[in-house]
Amino acid sequence: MAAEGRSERFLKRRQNRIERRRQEILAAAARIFAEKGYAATTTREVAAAADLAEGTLYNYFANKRELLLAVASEAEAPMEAAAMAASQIRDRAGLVTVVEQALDLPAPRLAFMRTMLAEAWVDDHILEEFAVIRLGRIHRRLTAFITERVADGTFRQIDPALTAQLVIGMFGAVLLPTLRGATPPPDADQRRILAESIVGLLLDGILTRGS
Amino acid sequence: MAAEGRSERFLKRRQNRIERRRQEILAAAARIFAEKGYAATTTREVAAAADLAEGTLYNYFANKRELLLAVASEAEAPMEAAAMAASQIRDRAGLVTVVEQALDLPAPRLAFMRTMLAEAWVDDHILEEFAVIRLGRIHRRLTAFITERVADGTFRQIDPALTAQLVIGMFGAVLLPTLRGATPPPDADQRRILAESIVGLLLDGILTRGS
Amino acid sequence: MAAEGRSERFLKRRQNRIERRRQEILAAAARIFAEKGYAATTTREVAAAADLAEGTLYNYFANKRELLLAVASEAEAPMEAAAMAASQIRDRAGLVTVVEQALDLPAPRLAFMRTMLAEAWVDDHILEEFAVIRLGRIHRRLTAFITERVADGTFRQIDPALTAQLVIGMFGAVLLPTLRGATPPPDADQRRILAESIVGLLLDGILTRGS
Amino acid sequence: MAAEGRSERFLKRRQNRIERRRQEILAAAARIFAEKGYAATTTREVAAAADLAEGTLYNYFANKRELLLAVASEAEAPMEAAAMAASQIRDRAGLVTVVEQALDLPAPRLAFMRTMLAEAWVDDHILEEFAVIRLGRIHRRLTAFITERVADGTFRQIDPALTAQLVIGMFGAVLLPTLRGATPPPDADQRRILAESIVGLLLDGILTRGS
DNA sequence: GATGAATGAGAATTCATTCAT
DNA sequence: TATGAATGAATTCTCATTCAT
Repeated sequence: MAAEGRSERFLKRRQNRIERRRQEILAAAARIFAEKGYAATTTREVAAAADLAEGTLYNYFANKRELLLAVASEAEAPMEAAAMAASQIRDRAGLVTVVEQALDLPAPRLAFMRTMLAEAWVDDHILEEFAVIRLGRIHRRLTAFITERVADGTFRQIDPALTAQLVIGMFGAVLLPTLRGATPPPDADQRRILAESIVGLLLDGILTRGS
Repeated sequence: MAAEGRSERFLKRRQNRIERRRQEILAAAARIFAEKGYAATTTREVAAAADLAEGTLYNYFANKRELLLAVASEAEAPMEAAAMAASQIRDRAGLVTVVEQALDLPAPRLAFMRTMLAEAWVDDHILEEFAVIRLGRIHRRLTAFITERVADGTFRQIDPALTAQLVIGMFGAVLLPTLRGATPPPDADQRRILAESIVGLLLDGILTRGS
Repeated sequence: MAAEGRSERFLKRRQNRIERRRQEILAAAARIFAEKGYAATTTREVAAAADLAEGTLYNYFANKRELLLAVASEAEAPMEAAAMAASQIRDRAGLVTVVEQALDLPAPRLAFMRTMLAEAWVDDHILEEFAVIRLGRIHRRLTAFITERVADGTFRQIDPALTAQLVIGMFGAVLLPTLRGATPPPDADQRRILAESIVGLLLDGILTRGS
Repeated sequence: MAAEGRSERFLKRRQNRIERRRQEILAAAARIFAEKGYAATTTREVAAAADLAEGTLYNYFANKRELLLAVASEAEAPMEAAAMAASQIRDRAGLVTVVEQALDLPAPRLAFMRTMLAEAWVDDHILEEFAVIRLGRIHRRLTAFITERVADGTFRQIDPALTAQLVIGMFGAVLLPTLRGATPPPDADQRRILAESIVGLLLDGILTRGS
């Protein structure tokens, strides 16, 4: 029984080591895929970045494509949590806070998301599996939220689905440069300013009141 | 001199023939690049699609990358013409018309744009040389337009550059699925509805007036 | 028309060159496959033996397996012509001559046959496609021949199919060492001696007459 | 001494265990080598078939090739025992019985023989070390037997060595399909029929007596 | 002895590019 | 100019073998 206990511990330790290794590989792969794109990345580069022999990759992933899929499935949609929280909001300040949070990209996931978006642009399966499903979830949340507000008279009579789509587009315009790696992620101050501008534009429009 | 005239004509005809061929190759390349991505496309496929021998490609383009750059440089941003026209607008109907035009994607150029965007996501040179320049032009136009309107009191005191960015994001949300090839381009009716919604949201916001 | 004539000639010449090349590759492949077996042979070796770059192989054969199949399909079964001729024979001398011919292995085809037999031993498709079909043809011929002779009283009441099988086995015992490359092909004298022994054994058995 | 006795017993038990394991591995290896050929078999497959970790194989065999050699050396030629018994025969019935026994392939050894033959076809060392030696032993026995019979007048004046070779060929024709795995081993009835046919053909030939 | 992750040389195959015709 | 066979470096993936546990 002591022996069993020991071998169990060994097994668990090994499992942990393997899982850690897997994550290292995924992180390395995401970084390089994000930089050069999936097709232009060689397994040799990934292995080197993960500090592994080439062959070792294949102990963890059946082939290059599986590696891509694993990377894609690790990418969490931004704004997701925020979209969840949205339905709780009533007042303007609460809305600003939620938008602000939605703009806080999880830094270590940037490469994963950049990879996923690049491939979704070209690979129907990844588009379906990840972009459509995840963005779809967010879109439905937003639409529901807007529909409620229209019902309770807070919002004008607008098309909720289209409005939700346009809102997502605004986020995109703000986040895309960061995802692309062109600009650093906005810091807390910038996020607040952006959030207030977005909320302002969204709620009030750009016309001078009374015009 | 007659002989010279003739050979000039011959030269010009040849030039035309060559130019036409070049365009055919570009169109074929754009189509395939758009479908599978640049890196995953083989010169053989491009040659086949352009109905050429592989070697012949190299009479028109020095190498595969030049072909990509040529494709990217032929990609016209949508909204470009529209942004140019923006400064002429005063009334709401005019704005709707301009937005409507901006949503009219030049169908034969779809593949060029899709390719350009895909590679700009991954290729710094293309990002700088093509995407940034084009979007930058649009962004500056929009910013200038908004600045004027703020100055003349039509628009509220908003940040013109950020607002321009958010507006571009709205267009993105609407046009991206089509660019990606996921949805067919909106027809005239859909464009009008979209334009009115966008303009409405943009000018009036979503809050019930007086709330 | 002169131009057409010329380009036709060019085309034909090119076709010839290609066909010749193909044959060279097949010969080289057969030689090496025969020596080391299909699975143990590398495409690099085949290319080197055919004096080609590795990639060039793939202009002629889609992959290594196609190369094997092509080699196998070039292998003619020995004894095939002889088996065809067998039905014409009546007298003993004629039979000896036919057996003699059947023992005359087409030297340049040795490597092809050795390859084919090795793979048929392990590869069901090749076994079916080549060994079973070809040997089957020979076996049926022999069976038919023996059946006739039994019918006309020349041969005893024996099982024609089994006898045909045993006859093929005798040929095998004589030819296999050569096919394997262990012994040089029998020369004309040896063939005659072998043929007479085989025919003698076959017709008369080994018992002293009257015993 | 008691302690020594005990450790001796332990040692012997361990030896037995190891030897048993070795045999299991050989059987598994033979099975897979026979199916797909040596070169196309991976050590991983062998390990899996023997229900072992890959690395454990190397505690029993220095490398893959040693495994093959061990498999080959375990291949018993059929007919071997029968050939030994041959010299005891005098009457026809005895001969039939011996031939019958020679046709009784040792089923669990089929894979070993199939592997050995396949590799002997391609591997000179295996051909020499195993096939030639085994078949040579049989061939010498048969030749000696025939020589005696010729000497005592039972058999006609025939070439004993060549006749022995042809007889081996007959066995080959009958046994090869089974070795290849194309047909199930002949059952007892079939063996008797085959044996009688072979002996009949061999002793009496196929000619009608007196023709 | 047993395990199986790690290794890296080497295999098949692809593909941008060249060049003789 | 047009062709497409030839090239060979580069790529993905496999697998015999080793070795720390």
